Amino acid sequence: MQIRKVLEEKILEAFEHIAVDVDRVQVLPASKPEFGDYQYNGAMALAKRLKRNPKEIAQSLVESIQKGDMIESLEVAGPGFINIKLSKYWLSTRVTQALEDTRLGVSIKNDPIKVVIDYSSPNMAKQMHVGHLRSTIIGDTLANLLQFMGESVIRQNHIGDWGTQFGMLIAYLEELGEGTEGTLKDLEQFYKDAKKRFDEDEFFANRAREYVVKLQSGDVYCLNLWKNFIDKSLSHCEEIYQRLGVNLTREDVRAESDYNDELANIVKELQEKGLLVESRGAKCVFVENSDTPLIVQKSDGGYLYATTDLAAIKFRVQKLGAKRILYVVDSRQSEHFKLVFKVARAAGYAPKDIKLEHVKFGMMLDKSGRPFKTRDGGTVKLIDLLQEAVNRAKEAIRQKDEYSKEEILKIAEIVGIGAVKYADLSINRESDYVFDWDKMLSLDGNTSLYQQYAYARIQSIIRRYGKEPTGTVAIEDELERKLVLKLLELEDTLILASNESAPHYLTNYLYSLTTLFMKFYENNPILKDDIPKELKESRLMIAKATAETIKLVLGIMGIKTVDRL
RNA sequence: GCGUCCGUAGCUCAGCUGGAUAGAGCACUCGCCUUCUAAGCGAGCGGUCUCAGGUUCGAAUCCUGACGGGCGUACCA
Repeated sequence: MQIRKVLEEKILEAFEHIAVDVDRVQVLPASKPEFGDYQYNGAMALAKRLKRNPKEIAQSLVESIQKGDMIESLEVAGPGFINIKLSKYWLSTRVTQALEDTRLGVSIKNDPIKVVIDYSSPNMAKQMHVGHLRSTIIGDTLANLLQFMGESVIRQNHIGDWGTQFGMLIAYLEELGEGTEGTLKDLEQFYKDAKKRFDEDEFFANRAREYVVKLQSGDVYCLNLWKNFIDKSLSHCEEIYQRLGVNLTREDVRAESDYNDELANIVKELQEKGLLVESRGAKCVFVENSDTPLIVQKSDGGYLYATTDLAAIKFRVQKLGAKRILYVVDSRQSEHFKLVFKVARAAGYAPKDIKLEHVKFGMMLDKSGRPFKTRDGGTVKLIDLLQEAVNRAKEAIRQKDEYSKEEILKIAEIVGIGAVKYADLSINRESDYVFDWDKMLSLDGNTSLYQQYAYARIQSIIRRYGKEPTGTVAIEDELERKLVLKLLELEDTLILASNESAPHYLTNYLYSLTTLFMKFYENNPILKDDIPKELKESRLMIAKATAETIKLVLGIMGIKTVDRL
C-alpha cells in the first residue's frame, strides 16, 4: 500500500481541478500526531508563483480533493499546511487485506530494470575482516530489497584474486606441498608466513616473482596452484556468508582476473577515442575538474584497479544488460569512482541512461573513535567478531531461562549475528559508526533484540490462543490506529529505502513500529477472559500483522526471527 | 595546500532533500509485575542544532565565511 503516492495523486487531481499547474507533489507524514496522519505543505511554496494567498490555495485544494473512503478529514492550518487524516474504517480494511497477502500488500514493480550490485568483494589473499562487513551486509540488504520490490537484481562479488602477492602465496603453497588444507585455514597466518619467507629468503623471493610472471603468461602449473588457492580462500568467505545470512554464491563471483583479457583492449579503445594521454610514463585519462588523472596503465605496462573497473562497467552494461549499477564500497574511494564513472561515460561504456552509483559508507570505529582494531593493532577477523557476538548472545540467553543446549545455540546464533547486522544497518551508512558491543546486544532502543523480543511476544500470544488467528481488524482506539497506520507505511518505507539505498530507513521504521506495538501490548490486552470475541480477533490480527511485518523487514536484512526468546 | 564528507542532549544516533513547539536510546531520578514474556511500559531530567552572516512567509536542512574533525590527494586495491 503506497499511501503517500495515493494521496499525492489525489492532490494532483485536485490541482488539475482548480487549474493549477504543478510538476511534483510531495506528501509527508505529519510532523506531530495532533496534526493528523499526513501533511501537504506545497500551498505555501506556490503562493508566490501564483501571487495568491497560500491559505486560499490550500482551502480551494482541500475543497477539491476527493476524499473517498480513505480520507476522514482535511484541514487547513497555520499559514497553509494541509493536514490529512485517514479514516479508521479504511485503515482497518487495508490492514485486514494486507494480512491475506504474503507480501503484506506491497506491490511488485511492473517495469523491472536490471540492477547490478557490486558488494562484499573480499581479497582472496587475506581473511575477511571487519572492513568487509559493511559492504557485505549493506550490499546484500539492498540486493534483497530491490529484488523484493521486483527489480531484476544481479549480484556481483568482484573478488580480488589477482596481483603480485599471489606469486608469493602460491610459491609458499607449493613449498608446503600437499596436505595444506589445514594451513590455509588461517589465511592471515599463511599470508604472514609467506611474507616472512619472502623477506628472509632471496631464493624464495625470486621464485615468487617468477611465478607472478608465469601466472600472467598463463603457465598451467602456476594457474593450477593459484586456482587451488582461490578455491580454498573462497570457501572461507562462503562460510562467513552463510553465517551472516548473505545471499552470495559462486555464481555471483566475477573475479578481477575474469577481466584480465579485456584490459589491453580497454586501453586500446580509450586510445582510439582520443581519451588517452601519456603522462610521466603512465597512460592516463584526464577528466574535467580533476588534476589527478585516472591511470589505466602503469609506466611498466601493468594495469590497475581502474582499468579493471572500466572493463567491469563495460561487461555489466553490454553483457549483463545493467541499467543501474551500485557500488557498495567505502567512502574513501569516492574520488576513484567519480573518475571511473566519468571516464566510463566519456568512453561510451556507460551511456547516459545507465545509472552509476557509488553507495558509500563510513568506517567502523571503536569506542574511543579510532578505527576498529584488535588490542595489538591488527585487523579484527570477521569470523572472530561473529563468534564473539554469538557468545555474548549465549550469555544473555542463559541468564534468562532454561533452554536445551541446541535451543540456546540456535537462538544465540540468530540473535548474535542479527545484532551485528542490525547495528550496522541501523546507522546512516554514510557516517562512520562506533562499534559498541554493549549497545548492540542491549534490548533497549533501536536494536535487533528489541525487534526479536516483540516478535517472540506475539508468537507467544498466538501459541496461547491455540490456532491461527482469523477475523477482521476493527480499530478501537488511538493506539491501535497509530499502530495500524504504521503497519500500512511498510511499502512507503521500502520505496524510500530503495530510492536512497539507505537500509537505516528500514530499521528506523521497525523501531517505531515495535515501539507502538509495545505500547499497544501494555494497554490493550488480547487474551484476557473479558475481551469480547471480535475485539480479541481484531487485536490478534493487529498483533499478527505486526509480527509478519517485523519478519518481512528483518528478512530483507537477512536476519532470521525466533519464535521464543 | 587542494578536494571531499561531516559538526544536533554528557554518550551513541534519528531528523524522509525548506515546514508548525528539533526527536529517540544510553546514563541519571522516580513509578508500574498474583493479569498475554518486566529482555517490557510510563514520568522526569537534559539543546544557543560549532560560530558569524545571508537567502525567505519559514533554515538543523540551502549559500558565503570562520573554527574544529574524518577521509582522499599519480602509477596499491
